[in-house]
Amino acid sequence: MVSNFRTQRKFSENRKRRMGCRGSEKAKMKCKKGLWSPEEDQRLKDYILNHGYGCWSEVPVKAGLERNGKSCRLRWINYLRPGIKRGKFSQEEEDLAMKLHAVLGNKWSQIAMHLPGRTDNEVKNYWNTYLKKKVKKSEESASAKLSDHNPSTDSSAENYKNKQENFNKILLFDTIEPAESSSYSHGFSQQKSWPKVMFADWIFGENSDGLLSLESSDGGKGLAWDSCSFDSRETLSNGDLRAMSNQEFAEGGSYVSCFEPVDLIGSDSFDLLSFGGNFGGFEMNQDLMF
DNA sequence: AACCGGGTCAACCGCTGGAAA
DNA sequence: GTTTCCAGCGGTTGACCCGGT
Repeated sequence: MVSNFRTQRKFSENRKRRMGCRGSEKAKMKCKKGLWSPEEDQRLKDYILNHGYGCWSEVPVKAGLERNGKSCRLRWINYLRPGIKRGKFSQEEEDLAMKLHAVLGNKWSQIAMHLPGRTDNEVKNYWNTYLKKKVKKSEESASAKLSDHNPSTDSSAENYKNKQENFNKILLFDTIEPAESSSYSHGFSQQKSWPKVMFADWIFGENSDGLLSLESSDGGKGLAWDSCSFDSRETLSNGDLRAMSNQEFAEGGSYVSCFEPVDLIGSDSFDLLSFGGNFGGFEMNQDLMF
């Protein structure tokens, strides 16, 4: 699923990054630890929005931060990245997190992928501080009930297993199957399906009219995708998406760092339609996460 | 007001796997 | 084949907060 996509994408992007990263001067600077100050946050945010993160170990040097790259990466991913949802989990998120945990176990990053705007760290913390207890409680009450029942007629263990299997099916296959002959399949043959959910911050900026548009946040540093815009209430039609897909993704902008389709399919244009086979049912409100 | 204990969550640590040198 | 470097992941820690006594 998404993890495959990420992994595959990662390889090529890392290759490029490492070429430029390896052997570079490593300033042996003192590394500050502990909480980030607002000034540090601003510096990191400004730097990444303007330059992308490239090689994380170079980010603190170039951004003028007394932190190590790992710390910068974590701060960006867990706190500064656009689209981060903060605050209490909704009932839906909570239910989903519990179901996912029942299936995936402590695979926080995978669980977080299904909870748009939530980070693995946040999911993990939420689980450890709240959901774990909730689940334990419900298990205790369930086992108490079970002891009152005839196990031959009502097997909770069996039900739980069935629920897990059903959920697995939903989790693994309720995604969009890629078109067989898609350009996407180039080099990614093991990729089975695609999630319907996309993050707005992967692809969208927002213009002054409140319309979502395909443009980079850094004023269009080489991202040639600024020619079509949508009202966020719209359902994207195939035509809209083809218009999007036909924009060529050039490198150099900050969004390339978040979502690097160039590496996915070589130098060809990024074809969303081919990804999904049928993106016409893509609901801006439901399937695009802000 | 002071102390204590539990809860929360941001950040660190250590490990793994992949790629380049 | 080995070493080095990197990103990413899950586990753990510790500072801070807050309610109870």
